[in-house]
Amino acid sequence: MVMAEHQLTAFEHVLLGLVCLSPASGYDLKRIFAATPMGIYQPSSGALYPALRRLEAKGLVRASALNGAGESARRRRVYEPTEVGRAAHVTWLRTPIEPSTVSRDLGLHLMRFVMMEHVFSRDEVLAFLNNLSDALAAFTAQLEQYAAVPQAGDRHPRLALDHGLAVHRASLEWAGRAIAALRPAPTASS
Amino acid sequence: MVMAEHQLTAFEHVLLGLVCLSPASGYDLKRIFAATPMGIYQPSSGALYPALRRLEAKGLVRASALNGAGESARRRRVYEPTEVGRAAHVTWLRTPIEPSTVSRDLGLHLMRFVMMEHVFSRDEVLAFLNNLSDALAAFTAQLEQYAAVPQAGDRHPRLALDHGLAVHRASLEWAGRAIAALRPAPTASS
DNA sequence: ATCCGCATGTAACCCGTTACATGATTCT
DNA sequence: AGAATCATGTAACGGGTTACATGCGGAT
Repeated sequence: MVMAEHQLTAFEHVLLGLVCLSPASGYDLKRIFAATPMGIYQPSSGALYPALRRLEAKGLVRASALNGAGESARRRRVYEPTEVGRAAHVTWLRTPIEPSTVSRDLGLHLMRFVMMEHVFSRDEVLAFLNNLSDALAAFTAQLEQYAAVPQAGDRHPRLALDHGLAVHRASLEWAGRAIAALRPAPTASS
Repeated sequence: MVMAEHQLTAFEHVLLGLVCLSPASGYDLKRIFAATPMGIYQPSSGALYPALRRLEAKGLVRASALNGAGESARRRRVYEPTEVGRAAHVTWLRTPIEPSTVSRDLGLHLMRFVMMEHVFSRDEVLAFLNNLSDALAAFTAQLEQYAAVPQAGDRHPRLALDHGLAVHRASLEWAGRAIAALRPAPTASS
């Protein structure tokens, strides 16, 4: 089993995830990137369409019927996930978070969090958040190692380190709040 | 004036900056990346050495005398900035921060902050931090726009938005503390 | 004498950016 | 009819990753 050497890029994983949320054409995806807070990254046509073709070539998505009923007869390729594609997406969602990459890939992990909403059970989502929380704690602990070493006279490196600590602590606190918000409220009794 | 279309990559700018801090060989730079909190990114040989050669070809750095006095006669190319290189570096340090890229390039801006310590006057550093603070404020305001729109039943997108807000607010607060720390302490009188 | 760490480099591959090209459809 | 928008694509280019290659110097 574990057939193919899929090895998708982060961008391809995100596209696959969006298509899993709801079938979409390349142009639809462009608008999604433009309209949501993901807009910090605006994929170019030269990145988007080849990526979709690659996903199609790998059998993870297929171009469905070009349009709904009497809809505009415009030429457009609406992609939807295949069974294999859905499975690959879920596997991606389940990928554990390595503490060493928590800083670099934080945005990506947040996207996974968004995409897993209606795919995972509440327990699985909580497990993901706990994993994220642990990874953030490990990362901040590592930064504190650097901070523990007494610095030379230079102040800016120390301030930059403080920035990293502040930001990742904020992330960590958010994870705690998110866990609390998703956990079922305790009943009044007991 | 404004001679060349330098257009360096972020990575090249960082390398140039490190060489401006202190002359170094490619291997030295590798160790610097490995030993400091920059270690989240570990440049490969295939990225590092060609990048240094490009900087050299553009006349921004030069390979200085291979070794100091009786040092080991190992073959190593120690780079130091040229006048043009130093000027390009300072110009880079002065580049204003666009609010639209403050999130994507935050790490890069922090590196600039570290590298400008002994290059800029205190006032110039404070101007940079104020620029950063303004950009962060603009970015958080934009995120609040998204947050103001009432969401559908989905909770994860809202939580992810909260994460972005929490992180950038932490950044913003850090900027305020950094400004306070670098500003001369007010005298007791008046 | 050999092995490990230093030190630099190269080649294949992949992918994203930029810029351009091409039609088809809707708006005015 | 002409313009703007929708919608997809392609070619050149640049640079990063992986993996491999190469040699020298010091340690055992």
